[in-house]
Parts: sequence; structure tokens; C-alpha cells
Amino acid sequence: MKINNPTQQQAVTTADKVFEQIQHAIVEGEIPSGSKISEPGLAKHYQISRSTLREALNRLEKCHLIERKANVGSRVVDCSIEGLLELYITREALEGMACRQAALNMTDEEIADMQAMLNVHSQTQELKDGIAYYQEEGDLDFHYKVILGSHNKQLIELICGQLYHLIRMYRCQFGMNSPRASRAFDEHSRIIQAIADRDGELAEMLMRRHIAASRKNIENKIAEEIIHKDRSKI
Amino acid sequence: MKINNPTQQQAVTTADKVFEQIQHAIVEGEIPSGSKISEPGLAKHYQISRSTLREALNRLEKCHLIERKANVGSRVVDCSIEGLLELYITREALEGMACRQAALNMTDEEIADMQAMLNVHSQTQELKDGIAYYQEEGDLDFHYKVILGSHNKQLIELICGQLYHLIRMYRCQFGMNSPRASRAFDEHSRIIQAIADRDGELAEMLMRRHIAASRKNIENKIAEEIIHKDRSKI
DNA sequence: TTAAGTGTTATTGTCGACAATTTAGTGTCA
DNA sequence: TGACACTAAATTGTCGACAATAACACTTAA
Repeated sequence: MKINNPTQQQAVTTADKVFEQIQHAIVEGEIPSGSKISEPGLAKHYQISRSTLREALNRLEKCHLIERKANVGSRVVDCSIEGLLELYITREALEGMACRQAALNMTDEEIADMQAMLNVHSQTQELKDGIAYYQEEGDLDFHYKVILGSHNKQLIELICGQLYHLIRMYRCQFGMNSPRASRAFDEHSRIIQAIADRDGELAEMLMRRHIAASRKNIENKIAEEIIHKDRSKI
Repeated sequence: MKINNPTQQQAVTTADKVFEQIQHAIVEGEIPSGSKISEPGLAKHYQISRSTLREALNRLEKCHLIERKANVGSRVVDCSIEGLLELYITREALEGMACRQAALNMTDEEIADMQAMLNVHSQTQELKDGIAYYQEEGDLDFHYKVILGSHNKQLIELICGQLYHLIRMYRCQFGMNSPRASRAFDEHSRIIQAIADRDGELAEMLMRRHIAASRKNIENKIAEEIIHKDRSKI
């Protein structure tokens, strides 16, 4: 499974490939957030025509990485703190419901598969003290499996197809490799347990708390940084 | 406020206008759901070039009214019962959270405005037995105001910019002018009350029940229709 | 010095044509 | 008759050029 787009098919057209390249560049911050996009410039850079580039820009707009205004042009979305918090609130709603649906709709095989994955992660975590690996791939892997397990095309499309690119962008730009690794692991375990018990209500509640905890963690971090900056100013 | 797109600006470019026309045609069923879209055909019909048409198609894809496959073409989404139920589940999650946020973030003026609107609706409802008007415009108006009241750009864009076009499409195609008018009115009242009390938790719960009730109403209706069909077959 | 107005430049929107791919149809062979 | 291969037609993807709009610089007047 390609972790970036588990739902979409492989890129076949050049617009697809350029879309993925630009997407990567935006997420990684190579194209800075908030900057204006020059169609002629980017087209020349990627050696394609403007029509093809615009096709790629449309896909970027679809996953909320750029914003367009008629007769004015495109800008990369800017990563504000408010935007990040709004994103997490939306995520809490969608993934919470996805988790509830997963408890109702996942097959026994899918559940077993997810439990096996968690075992692998737990060993890897113990071996490597696993903060980096676990949070980067493992966390996304877990959340993807839950979302796909909802068997709800709307939820899958909205979360995996749209929100997650933005989330990855924020993670990169704000340098969040999340220090909650071990605690997150426990929370993941409990969520899987609730799904295995087919307890949708509990599963949703746990997932929402799990994401809300991340959000509060971010809020605290931001608050600390502000305090730190204020001190250095004085 | 234009009820179809309270968030977007007015259409200025021809691609925008054609987008709105096709959108209307799809929602109203003039272009049947599930049918294939011929780019040369539609371009000729609207007297525009294929480039412009493709720009419009991209926006239709953005609000999930059509689906595209590389090198194959576009199809109007087909209105399956499963799709409708999935849509309502997603809506329950998003609007529930939007309602919670509205309770936290709406200004006193916005709340007063919404209460005034409900009063107007109640009178109109009594006057006309108001099923048609209330459900069509009034219901959408209420939900829009709550969503906008969340002051959360992500939620607003996802619900108003994307999901609601699909919902209107299903409403038209399945001929749902909802017989829950008076009951829905009571539920709306209670939701506004919870928002006015700044009780986010209750507001979310009530909104979720409100939407879940609609969903169950649909499920029952579908079940009846199936029974009816089975009888007529025998 | 600022404000408004005007002309120039650059960017975006739209167009028609060509290339690449898929689909449909035809014919051949087992 | 059915399945496979091949050809032809239609559709989609890509390209470069032109038209329309917005951004910028400069001039002029208060």
C-alpha cells in the first residue's frame, strides 16, 4: 500500500505525475506556504504546457493545498495555527465517525490484520524506542486502516483524499514528529479493542479523545513557544 | 445570500457559469445520474471549447457530482441507496461537530438572527401548513446558518462547498420533500436553544439525532418501497 | 506629498489542433 | 458458434497561440 494515496490509482497521465511532484514540494515546504504560484514559471520548470499544469493545479485545489481566485491566480495555503486547530477539529469529527463505522463494518480479517500490525509496531517500538518510525509511518498506517475499515466511500474520500495531505503539510512545516509515541500506542490498542468488540460508540469516543489529545498537545506546544518567544524578546 | 453557495463568490468566468448550469442540470436530473459525459457533446451544447468545459468538469468533480477516470472519461455519480446513507452518516459527523463549534463560536448577533429566522419560519409554517416551503428553503437555511456559525473554514468548505450539492441531488432524484416538517421544526428549536445556552455538547448531540432521524426516516421509506414493489410483483 | 487617472506589462482564461489511448467493430481461426 | 487479433473510429490528454483581465509604473493634478 502506498501510504500517501491508498484510495487513488497509480498516476498514469503526466498531469498526475506533476501533481504528485508539486504536492510533495508543497508538503515538504520546498514551495513555501502562502506563496503565489506562477503558472508560466511552474510550467517551464516541469517542462510541460500550461494546460497540463492547470490540470495538476486543479487536483491540488481539490485537496486544499492551493487556493485559486478567478483572474488573479493561485496561492499555496498558508499554515496558520488557527487553520491547524480547525483541521484537527474536523478530523476529530470525521475520524471519530469513521471509527464507529469501522467497528460496525470491518471484517474479521481486517481486524485481525490490524491487530497483527499493532504487534509489529509494538516490537519495533520497543526495539528502537521507536518514536520516529512509529509516529511517522505507524501512526498514519493505523489511522488509514481504521478509515478504510469504515467501508464508507464518503468518509474515505474526505479524509484520505483530502484532509490528510493538509495534515502531512502541517506536520512537516511545524516540525511535529509528536512526542506522544508510547501513549499513542496505548490509545491505538484500546481503539482496536473496541472495534474488535464491535462497540461503535466506545470506538468513536476513544478515537475522538485520541485526536483531541493530539490537538491539545499542539495547543500546549504553541503556547510554550509563544512564552519562549516573549522571554527572548525581553 | 444565495442559498446554493453561501461561501463562494459570484461566477465571473464562463467556466463558472457553465459549471453552475451543468451542476443544476445534474442536481435536477436533466443529466441522468450514472450517465457518461461526452466532452465534445457537452462542449458543443454549451457553445464553449473543450478546455473551458474541462475546467467546469473539474469543479463538478470537486463537489463529487461526477467521477473521472484517466483516459476513459467522466460519469455522473449514481444515486444508490447505500451512497445516500453513507452521505447522511458523513453529514451527521460533520454537522454535529459544526453545531458544537457554533455553540462555542457564534456571536450573540448571529444567534439572535437565527432565532428571528425561526420565528418567521414558525409563522410561515402555521400559515401555509408549511411543508413545502419549510423543508425546501427553511431547512437548508437553518443548517447553513449553523454551519457558518461554526466559524470553521474546513467544516464550512466541506459541508457547504461539497456535500450539500450531493444532498440536493439525492433530494431531487429520490423525490424527498421530507414529511418531517413539524417535527423538524421542534428539533431546530431545541438546537438553537442549546446553541444560545452555549452548550456545545448538547448542541452536537441534538444535531446528530436530528440528522440520524432523517436518515432512519429514509431507511424506513426505502424499506416500504421495497415491500410495495415485492407485492406488485406477486 | 498624496491621490487619482492612464498606459504598459504580465498573468490568467479561452480557443482550436494534434498526439496518445481507449473503445467498437470486423474478420479470421479453432 | 465463440474467442482472439487486428484495424478503424472516437474520446481523452497535451500543446501552443490569442483574448481578456488584473497588476504595475508613471504621469498629472489637487
